[in-house]
Amino acid sequence: MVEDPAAAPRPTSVLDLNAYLMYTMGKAARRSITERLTARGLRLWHATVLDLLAELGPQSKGDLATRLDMHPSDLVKIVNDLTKTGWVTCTRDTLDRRRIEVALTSDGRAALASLSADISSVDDDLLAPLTEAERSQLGTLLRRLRSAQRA
Amino acid sequence: MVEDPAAAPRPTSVLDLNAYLMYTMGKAARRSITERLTARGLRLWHATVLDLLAELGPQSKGDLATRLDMHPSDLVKIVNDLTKTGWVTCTRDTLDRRRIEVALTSDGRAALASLSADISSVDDDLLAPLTEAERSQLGTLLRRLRSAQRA
DNA sequence: CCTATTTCAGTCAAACTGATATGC
DNA sequence: CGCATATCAGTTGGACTGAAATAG
Repeated sequence: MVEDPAAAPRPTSVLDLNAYLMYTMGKAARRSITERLTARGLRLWHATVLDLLAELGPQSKGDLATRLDMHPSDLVKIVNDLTKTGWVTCTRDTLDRRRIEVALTSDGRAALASLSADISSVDDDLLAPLTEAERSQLGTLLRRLRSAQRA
Repeated sequence: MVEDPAAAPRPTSVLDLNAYLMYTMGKAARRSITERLTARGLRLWHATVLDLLAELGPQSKGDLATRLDMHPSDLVKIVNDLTKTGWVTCTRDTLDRRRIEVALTSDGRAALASLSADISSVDDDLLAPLTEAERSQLGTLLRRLRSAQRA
């Protein structure tokens, strides 16, 4: 087999890893998102929990934690915060009384709505160096990776 | 202007952002890297500092912090650690006595060498769902983003 | 008895803030 | 003086660990 001269060399250092690139770019991405959220008094996890509830409807704590790739113990704290601010409510499942269903309140929905107005500009900033075609290419690749990881 | 039906809709929620995708994938990437490093008694920042020194030669603390996208105050702690283990040495620049040059020792180089033997497998695991062509595509896009960010 | 879900208490590395000392 | 570099002390939010309580 002949070497492709354009192929990336096998990385021998952490800095050369594609994984490291993803980590650093993910760090920058988180910074952009967090910046936008804190301007509205939200933290990243709070926003993602609200968002997922808006998208899927009421969910158990365990399911929320799994889908958001966070530890159940951390989710408990976040939901406690959101309950205090009145953005979600918790009700025990009558069929399986171990499960606790978390649901958005109208206040929570309102908090989310004020976000969605300008949240997309985060992508605009972050992906500015790429063309439209490249952005969707990147999005496709990342989505492929994520769905493969879930499987 | 006519809408492209295949184009991704403008995200109105955090979870739909490409930035959020990059964040979550970056989180998974960091997990993979960290897992490999802790098996060798290294932390992520320790490894990246050693790595950068191996790649560029002796660097001032400020330059290291900038290139690794970390805060100067954090870098000081990391370099303190690495000095204690004898993997780097610090010498004050004679021309600009504010600057402190950090250099790899042979022990530090040895610590790195034992890493490079198997570090590339992190990429193999993380990017397993993608074809070879897609991997290099992803790498190219991420590198474009990074270099644009530096500019 | 064993498993699943939630909860609690605590640790840890990363990310950040602000102030200070020192040299240009 | 202003500015840059490095240092120090402390905080914050995120990621993780282990154990307990409760319910299927």
